[in-house]
Amino acid sequence: MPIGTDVDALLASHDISSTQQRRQIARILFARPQHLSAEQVLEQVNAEGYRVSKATVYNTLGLFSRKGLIREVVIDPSKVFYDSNTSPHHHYYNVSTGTLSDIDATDVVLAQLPTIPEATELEGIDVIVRLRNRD
Amino acid sequence: MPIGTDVDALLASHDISSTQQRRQIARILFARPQHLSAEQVLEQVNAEGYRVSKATVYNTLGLFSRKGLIREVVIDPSKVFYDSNTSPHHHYYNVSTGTLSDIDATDVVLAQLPTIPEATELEGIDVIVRLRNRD
DNA sequence: TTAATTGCAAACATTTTGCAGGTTC
DNA sequence: GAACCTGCAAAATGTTTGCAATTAA
Repeated sequence: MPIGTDVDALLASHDISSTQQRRQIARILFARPQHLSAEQVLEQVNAEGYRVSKATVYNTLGLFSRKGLIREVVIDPSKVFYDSNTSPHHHYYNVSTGTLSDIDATDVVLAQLPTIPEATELEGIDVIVRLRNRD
Repeated sequence: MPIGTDVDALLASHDISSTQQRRQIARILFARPQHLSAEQVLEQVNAEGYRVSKATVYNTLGLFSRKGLIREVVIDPSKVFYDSNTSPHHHYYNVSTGTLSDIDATDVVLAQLPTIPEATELEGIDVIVRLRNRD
């Protein structure tokens, strides 16, 4: 099964031209649902024997995120995570372990939303539930 | 009116010993409701003619935040904002301008919360409403 | 006076940039 | 072949650290 085809279609559907490096990075991001930092993406690409430069990883993640292929999750200022799950959902963040995990959108119900200020429109709502390990 | 007295009481009530630099930084943070980055705090302190080193600003903001005097708000990966409003509330983040503003807690009602995973306890919930300027 | 705090400068980590060379359509 | 993309190394952030000097209680 030509995995490359899927990735190409995915990139094309988001108006991203296909290159070796982008395919490689996309393959890793979409291999399974996960939250990866730029550094982890770089590691995994290189672990598979391919080589993509650091700058390209950053550029590509930024591009994917602008194009809506992945979603940036900002939780810890020291690192941005990229989430290949772009469907509406929220996150648990375990502050003891630094682990990020998904919360299904249906498990969080916002009964009431604040008014949206003049001249702006809603881009999205992030709910982050911070947890601590009980000791 | 001896402003210093208020700040001293504030620090003391949070179990923080009072020093010139800490008073100076607290004065700025509590002058009005605002969201400042470490760099902005440093600028404002220096603008008032006092001098506090960069390291002390970072140390002090971290200390204040650990002691519950201020709250860390992580939204923009490039910098942490410190919010002198520690009462429960959420944030608007205007992605077009990078501006952060408060949403009163009563304007956001979480009707349903996800279950808290085994062996962990809730540390807090952040709701970030991302806005975009309408063009 | 004795422990805590500060300033400095250097170290770090992460991300961005400039530009020469390579790739894609 | 023209526009776009990539790699490298250097630069730009933002934050932390080690340690000697200063300040607080």
